[in-house]
Amino acid sequence: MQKEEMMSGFCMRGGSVSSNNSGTKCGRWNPTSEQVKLLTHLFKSGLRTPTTDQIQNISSQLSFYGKIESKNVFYWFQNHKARERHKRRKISFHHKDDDDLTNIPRRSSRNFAEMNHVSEPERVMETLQLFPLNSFGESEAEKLRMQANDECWDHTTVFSYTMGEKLEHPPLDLRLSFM
Amino acid sequence: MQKEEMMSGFCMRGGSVSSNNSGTKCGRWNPTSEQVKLLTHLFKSGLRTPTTDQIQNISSQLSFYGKIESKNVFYWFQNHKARERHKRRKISFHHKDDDDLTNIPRRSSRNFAEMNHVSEPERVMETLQLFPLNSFGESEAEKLRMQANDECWDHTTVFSYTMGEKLEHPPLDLRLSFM
DNA sequence: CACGTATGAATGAAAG
DNA sequence: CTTTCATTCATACGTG
Repeated sequence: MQKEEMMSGFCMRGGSVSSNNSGTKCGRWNPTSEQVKLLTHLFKSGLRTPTTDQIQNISSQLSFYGKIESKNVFYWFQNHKARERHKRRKISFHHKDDDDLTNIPRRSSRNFAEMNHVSEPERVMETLQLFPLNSFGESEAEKLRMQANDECWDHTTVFSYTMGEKLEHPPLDLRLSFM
Repeated sequence: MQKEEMMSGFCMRGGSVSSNNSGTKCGRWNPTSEQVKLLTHLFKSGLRTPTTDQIQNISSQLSFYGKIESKNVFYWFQNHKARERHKRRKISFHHKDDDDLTNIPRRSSRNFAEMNHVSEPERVMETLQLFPLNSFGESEAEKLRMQANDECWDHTTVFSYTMGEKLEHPPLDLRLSFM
């Protein structure tokens, strides 16, 4: 009953939707499995906070598989990273009744936001962040190192990865167009 | 369909596991009536967005009545709050018919945050979300105020509530263990 | 047993 | 970055 007026809002912008193969109603971006696959792949390879350039590039590449905007990529990484970390911290996900007291002496919780305590062990990632997307056209000697990936491509193929083996779509490389 | 879950480790569908409320149900959490009762009670008393500590504490307490994880509590509150609000949201003022589809001003900078985000005019007076809950162990002078509850306990009994009157189970207080 | 509804789970989008 | 809001997907469950 209370479900009828839910659509009374706006949503549906443009209404030009429904055309995507994903059958996305519209409103918010609904990534296709290919898009997710690629994004996940990038994430797993270490990319966590893509730069504006990277975002645009990725977005462009992903647009091949469906409608997408830069902000979608931006948000995706933010969310993915945040949730990954959240889980890692076992804050509120998985784990049944914890008797385990991994709880660090955190204060009253919720506001550990601004504590830049951690000396960010992710310096490693920093290197990877520039990865890319803006300098492999010529130098393929970048020493990007995977951190803990079950899948490590050879560095020479990093951005030449075509996903052809995972996607049924035509090869689409992530190589930057150049700049 | 368009949404394949990749990371959900335990989905286990197809199982007509018929909800044995004591756990071992791999599908989704199915709260027992006692759990729901307590959760609802907490909600009615003003708790909207429990902190991590609260979530864990509540989860631990609820585990007495059946299998439960922290994330279940987390989701419960998220959903309950959202749906409560959604129901109450129909009383907002009318909106124009034109759904502005204009978006994506597309700026090439990282500040997607400042993209044109609808300046949503309707923000129903949200209930207090900063319900104390983190300092009643010693200070019972917290100024928690119920806003519109049909049931308001005295603040001194807030977390000493045992539910003995509503549940047939042994008293179980939610008093935070302390921190 | 089909179907509508209630609600757990997930995640895109944003706010802080 | 962390946390919250909104929307959607998936499913348990009641009903006719």
